Amino acid sequence: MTKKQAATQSVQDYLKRIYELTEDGAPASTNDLARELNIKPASVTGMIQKLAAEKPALVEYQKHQGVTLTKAGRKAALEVIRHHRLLEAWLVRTLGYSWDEVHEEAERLEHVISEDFEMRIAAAMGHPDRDPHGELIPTAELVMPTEESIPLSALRPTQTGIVQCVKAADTELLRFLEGLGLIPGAEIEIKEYSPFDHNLTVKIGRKTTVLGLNITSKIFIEES
Amino acid sequence: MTKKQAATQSVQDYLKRIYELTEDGAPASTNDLARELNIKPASVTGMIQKLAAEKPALVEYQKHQGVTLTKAGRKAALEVIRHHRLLEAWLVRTLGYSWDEVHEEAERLEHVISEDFEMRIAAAMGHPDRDPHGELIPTAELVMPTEESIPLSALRPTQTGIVQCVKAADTELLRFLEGLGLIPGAEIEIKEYSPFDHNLTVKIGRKTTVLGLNITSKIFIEES
DNA sequence: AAATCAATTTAGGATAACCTAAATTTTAAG
DNA sequence: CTTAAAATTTAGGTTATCCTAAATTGATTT
Ligand SMILES: [Mn+2]
Ligand SMILES: [Mn+2]
Ligand SMILES: [Mn+2]
Ligand SMILES: [Mn+2]
Repeated sequence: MTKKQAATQSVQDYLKRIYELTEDGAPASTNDLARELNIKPASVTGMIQKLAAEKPALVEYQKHQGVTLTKAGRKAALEVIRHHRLLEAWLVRTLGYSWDEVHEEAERLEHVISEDFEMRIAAAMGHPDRDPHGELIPTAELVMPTEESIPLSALRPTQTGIVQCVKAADTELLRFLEGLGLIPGAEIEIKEYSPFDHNLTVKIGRKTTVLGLNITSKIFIEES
Repeated sequence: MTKKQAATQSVQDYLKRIYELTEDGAPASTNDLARELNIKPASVTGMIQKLAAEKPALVEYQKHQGVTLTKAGRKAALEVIRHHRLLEAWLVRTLGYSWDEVHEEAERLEHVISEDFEMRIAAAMGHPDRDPHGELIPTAELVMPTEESIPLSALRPTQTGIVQCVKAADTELLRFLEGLGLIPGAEIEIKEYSPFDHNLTVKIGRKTTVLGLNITSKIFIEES
């Protein structure tokens, strides 16, 4: 019954990135992983081969075909993601971090907190289901809830909705969006759509702004 | 101006233990360190040699003579100790950890929190000067305040005082002491002293207990 | 199908931190 | 002072993660 020793910090980061890169269903490529992890592709290949060789395997891997997570790998990834998102929520709520500051801190803490700590902060916050960016928090049983909201880029004039989630990690972008009031909970209405450049004119609260696809594809909305 | 890259977790643990073992003024021996760190003596020798060779050196080391911290090493150790003790206080205050549970969690978190995090929790708690066990917290400038209290073992009948600090990490012992009410803030009075076994009969609140040297040497009192 | 470029893997190394077993040195006891 | 025991160091290895450079494979384009 020896509870499979916890993955190292490196392995946890690999699994987390693989999870994110494979959310679209397609395997993650060596190069993509290398870019996300800031590690050279050659090293990524090596690590992936190791993860695929573990028993039970954490990833599924075919040479030159990229990687996907196995069931075991996905559980491990969700554990880290739950830690990360709960930590972000907790740091914002109890220590006044802003949503563009929390990521880095959570990125390191996620690997060292105990399950006890995880439970305590979850309970202290009343078991939140989203982090400060609106990203869904996996349950304690390590199930990722299904995201119902749709990308802002999919909306068209006269549609209205509420911002649920902002999928961005970049500090600059987050500050910019906050300045626009484009944060979870914000009410928006589509005013115009420009089919050539995919720009949307969006009313956020009282302000109206034109947003490009690079932004509208990262904002997720619950239509109303 | 490249701010000397932060020490690894291992190095931080070595420095912290060396600090603790040399508080009495004498150098720390390889064996003592090995025992405290749960690392084989041979490995400790290797690490110590490396720390002594760094520029600037973190420890002073003479073969077979044990180690002491250099100024740089002491600063690094105090940084970790400050993290540890602030974290313990924070965990107890905000997440309801008991004083026998916090140590382990803080032992891992201490290595990964940012200076920003350190400042935030310190400020949130009103810059406490002691952790939940009553141990002094180094200042933000990394100066260790001087401990004014004296060991309970040095008191004699009719003397009274207030518990300031309990220098123990063992869960069992901490629970036992809490059961006795022997926690920081407790008022005590010495009733009897037995010169042969150094037992002290101590009145704690309303209860009276006989305590051996193994305990009385770990409890620190401010006489009153 | 051949050439070419990009993606990926293999080979060969490096570093950090450990470990075990075999010296060596120090200390403590006759 | 000589020795045995204890403490410490040295030697030789291992594992985990990365890296660079070279080789290979896959995809794209004529
Ligand atoms: Mn994040
Ligand atoms: Mn991380
Ligand atoms: Mn502690
Ligand atoms: Mn530690």
